[in-house]
Amino acid sequence: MDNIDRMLIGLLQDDATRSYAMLGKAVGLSSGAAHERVRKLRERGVIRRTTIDVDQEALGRAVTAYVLVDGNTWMGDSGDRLAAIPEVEEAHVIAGPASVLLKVRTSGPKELQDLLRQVFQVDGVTGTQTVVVLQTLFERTLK
Amino acid sequence: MDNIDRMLIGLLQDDATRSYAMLGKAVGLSSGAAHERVRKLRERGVIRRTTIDVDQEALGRAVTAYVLVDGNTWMGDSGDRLAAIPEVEEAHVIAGPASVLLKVRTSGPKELQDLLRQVFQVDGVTGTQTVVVLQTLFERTLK
DNA sequence: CAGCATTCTGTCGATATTGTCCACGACAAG
DNA sequence: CTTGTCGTGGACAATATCGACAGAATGCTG
Repeated sequence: MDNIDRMLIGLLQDDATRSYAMLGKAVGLSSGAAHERVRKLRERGVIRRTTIDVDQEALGRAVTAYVLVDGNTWMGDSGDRLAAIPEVEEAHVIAGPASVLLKVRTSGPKELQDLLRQVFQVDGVTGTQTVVVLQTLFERTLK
Repeated sequence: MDNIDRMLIGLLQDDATRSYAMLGKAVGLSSGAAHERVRKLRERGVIRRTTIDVDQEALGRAVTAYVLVDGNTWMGDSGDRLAAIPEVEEAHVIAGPASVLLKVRTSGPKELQDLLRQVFQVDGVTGTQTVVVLQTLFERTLK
């Protein structure tokens, strides 16, 4: 995990369609060596996968919200139940004003309400507090 | 934006290294037609870019936190100032208990404190409330 | 510390796969 | 009929992928 690996990761985060020849030139290695390093980064799980960044609004996901979930029991094991709700993008166990924090995306307020109804059906949930996003300033990948 | 486009997006979200030949077979089109559809999805901005999903902990980003930022002025224009802080992954203007919500990742508690100090230097910021993530249940891309 | 084996990391070139482009046909709408 | 959209299939260039080999780093042993 040296500096060259970090450069490669940065370059691929910007644009994963870059050729190994370009990557190699950018970091001062041959195409083969760059390929080998990236292969190992994948193998080690540092690079989880190659994916695309999609404009959610273009897919009809107009409303983004964060939901603070209160529970009367340990909720670290409710991951599967929450993952079963397709609109939930992230779920974290938190230290603070609630037990779990969700990031959700729905097509509208009505669907957000439906989603909250589903959250309440998860065992142990006693309440929710929803923070609606008015405008996203940016969402990016860290270098 | 028909069903085939949505299938293509789903397939590429799972694994953007798939060949156009495979994509075409999966949706019942030729390789050329699949290529053309994906090209147009990029052109229209539905697909923003091709990128890699990186294990942040492997890069030394051990602490994830959400920061609620209070301000005494309209903060919709502070995006650039917040984007200048490299540890800030997302910034949203919200309706609710604060003005702005940040998602941040740092290597440790000390660096989180340094980050909060930087947030306070942004014009109009009057206070922050930080929610630390104890465990991430999942972070995924929506279909 | 020298000598030696082992492992890791790199270069280079061959080859198969893939992306990319173009000419053409089918089809629906005006 | 004309026009525009969307598909097919094939040709070509670019690229990924793999193997053989060389050098540096590492670690063990006497």
